[in-house]
Amino acid sequence: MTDPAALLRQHGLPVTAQRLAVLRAVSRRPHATADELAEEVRAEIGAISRQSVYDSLGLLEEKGLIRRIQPAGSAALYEDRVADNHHHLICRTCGVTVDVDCVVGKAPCLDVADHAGFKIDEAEIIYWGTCSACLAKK
Amino acid sequence: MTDPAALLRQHGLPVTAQRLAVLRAVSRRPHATADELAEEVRAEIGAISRQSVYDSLGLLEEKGLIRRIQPAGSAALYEDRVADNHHHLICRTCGVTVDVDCVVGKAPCLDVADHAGFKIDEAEIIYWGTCSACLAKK
DNA sequence: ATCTATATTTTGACTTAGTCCAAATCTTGA
DNA sequence: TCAAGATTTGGACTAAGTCAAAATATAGAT
Repeated sequence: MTDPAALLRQHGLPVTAQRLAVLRAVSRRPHATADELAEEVRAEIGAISRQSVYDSLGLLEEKGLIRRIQPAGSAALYEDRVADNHHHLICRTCGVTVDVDCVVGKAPCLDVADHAGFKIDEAEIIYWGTCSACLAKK
Repeated sequence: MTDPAALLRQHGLPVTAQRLAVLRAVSRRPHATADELAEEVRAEIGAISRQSVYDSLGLLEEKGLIRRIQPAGSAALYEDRVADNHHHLICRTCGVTVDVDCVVGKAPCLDVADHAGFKIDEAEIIYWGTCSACLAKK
């Protein structure tokens, strides 16, 4: 059911070794950059071009199988936790990124007082701070 | 009081034509990129190097005189509205960026169920959607 | 008003993250 | 097994931003 190859087929995507490996890499290392994922994939299947990594990530994101976050000051990060509405907490010092559940309920953050005529489809929240390890080091 | 030159001095920064012009440019064009601000400054004082634009913006941000936001898929944007806690609403189609006030009160968004030991200092929220103009065009 | 020490600005090379394109290769359905 | 179409590769290219050294401007003291 959650067989990666089946997942790809379900979304009308031809199954390739690269896509499978990228999907697994994202699953294995949540919040990794495209470059880190490329390394991860190479460790598994030997080689992959940078372009394929970007193509796969882009496609998987488009199909909703993975999610991309782009924190200020770092490259885009990818994760495969897509079912729920969660946000991120990033350490300003070491960059470590952790998931945090949404405070207000299901899809809460979409309430805005004055939405200026926009049709809002997503509220992206990044909490910035210092992680416990970096707090301790000071 | 809100004289830009005085503002700079208050923060221990030598006053230069470049910094003044950058500060005014940010004020005149909220949510502009560094490049756009450079153009704006050139229109006012004739010339400025790209590096100076970045230096000034960085310094002004550090001193809390301006704020930087870095939406996914675009260069960093700058604004001089720093006193309050407000967020941003960005059109996926045309990129237009507007301010939205914080829904929950003063500095609300800092409440997180499980902060994982982090000391959180900022909640950055970007609402993504489609602006009324782009909605109309479809 | 001038000088000097210090800070800023400029210039130009460089880096990082990502995109574009054409040729080669692989998938899938017949 | 084959053909058509999609994907992957390789290499050049772009955008946004940073680094470092030389030239210039600022501010406080004389």
